[in-house]
Amino acid sequence: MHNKTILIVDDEAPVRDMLRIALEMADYRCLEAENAQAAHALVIDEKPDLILLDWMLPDVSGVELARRLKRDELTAAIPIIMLTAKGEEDHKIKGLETGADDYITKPFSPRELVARLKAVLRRAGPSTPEEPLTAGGLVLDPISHRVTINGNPVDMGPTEFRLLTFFLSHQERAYTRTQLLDHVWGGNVYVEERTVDVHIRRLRKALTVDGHERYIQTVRGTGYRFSVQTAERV
Amino acid sequence: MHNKTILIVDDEAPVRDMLRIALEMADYRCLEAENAQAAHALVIDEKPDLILLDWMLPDVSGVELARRLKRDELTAAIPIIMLTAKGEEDHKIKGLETGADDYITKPFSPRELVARLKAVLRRAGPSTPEEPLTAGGLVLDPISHRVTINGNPVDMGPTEFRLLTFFLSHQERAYTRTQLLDHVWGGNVYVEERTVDVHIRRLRKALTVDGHERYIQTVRGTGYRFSVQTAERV
DNA sequence: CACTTTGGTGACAAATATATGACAGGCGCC
DNA sequence: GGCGCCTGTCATATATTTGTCACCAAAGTG
Repeated sequence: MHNKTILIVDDEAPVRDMLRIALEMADYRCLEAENAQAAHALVIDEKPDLILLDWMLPDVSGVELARRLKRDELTAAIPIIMLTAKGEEDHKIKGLETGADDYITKPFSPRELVARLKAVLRRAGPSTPEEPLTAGGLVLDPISHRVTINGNPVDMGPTEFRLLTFFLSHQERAYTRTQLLDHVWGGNVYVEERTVDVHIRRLRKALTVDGHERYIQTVRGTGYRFSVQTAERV
Repeated sequence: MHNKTILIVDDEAPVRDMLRIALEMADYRCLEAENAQAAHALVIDEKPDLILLDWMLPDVSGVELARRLKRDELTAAIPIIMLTAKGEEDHKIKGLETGADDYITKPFSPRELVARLKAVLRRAGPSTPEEPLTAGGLVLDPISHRVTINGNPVDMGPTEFRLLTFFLSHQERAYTRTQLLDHVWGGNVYVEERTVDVHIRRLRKALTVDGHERYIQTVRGTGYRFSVQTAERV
């Protein structure tokens, strides 16, 4: 896996340069945005692993951008570090309230920056959940990377595993194929929507016991939904 | 659902060709305009889903066109991607400020174009309401895309689902068939008015419990109204 | 009551959407 | 290289949905 990508959002070019140099020294990949709109576009397109966000931005304030990002399910998981100037410290609490995961007061040393950043990244950690995910008799243990139904091991390919993981953490919710591609395949891949169907089928096949599969429902005209079928008509 | 329509606005024919080819490969429908005026006309007539707009145009600059489109309520919702040449990068910020949703710097690869475009379209995507809509014992949950009456699942086709969604958010109000076609089917479709009757019937059938349906009333000479029948005459 | 309008229904064929089986390329592993 | 497992795409089979009709019932009209 390549290095983490950090998105720098600041309107002052010298600050961006400084940040970029510090981060690239520490082997991070950097993206830069000068304003909230560009930042938003980059977040969607590039899915950075972390966002360094200046409190003050010319257009929308950084706070507002943070709030927006945290509200959007697609981007909510990305940690945000706020940059606030000395005098703005009062705001830091508010900054945290908006969903930022940490704040750094300017001026700061590159070392401090990198340290904080590492800490936040570590905390956000590998997004693999530690607890087993379950639904009905189905259990997916992220640690051992195993799936069982009523204790019987089930096996499937990597993609199906990721798909199932996603579904288990988002049960009862209908997703379009596009959304599934975004979440399970990861943003900018160019893959046919129909491909989702195929993997759904593979997953269904894997989850079939006694010729029955009680987990994935087709939502016609929309996509799919994962939920344990409560009752079955006979 | 048919494919998205993209409007290409560029004064250089070779560029337009290149774009069109790339887009048609990716199965988008393309419209082309050579100048701002033609573009504006096409936007009104065809309601493209996205506009690819060159920064430099012979008559009005692309920026100006974007600004105009974003100012008009009818067209404001259409995402715009700006094409800027290498040297014009300084302008990109300005481009975003005018209301463009993204920018691409020439030269770019077809893959990048399509990826960006998809991202923008996705972002613009339909915003589903988050809260369940209810009426009497009827509950429609937009998230799970499910309908229940007193807890019992109800099932219906996509059109009926949309129709019900519309009714639930506009209860107690009579709509003509034409209005329903506009709102539920979406403007520019040519569909017989009587078709509404049929879907109303289908929806009624789906909402029938114990031979009774208490939600949709016929407003003779006008159309239909959704409202929970409070009492039932015996 | 005879006659005119307007809405309700069941049947259909065409259009769409989804399920499935097959297949070829990519990749890691002997 | 040969082999086996994954993957993304297709082409094909199935399943649903949809827009229209023709025809019947109900509600107005005079």
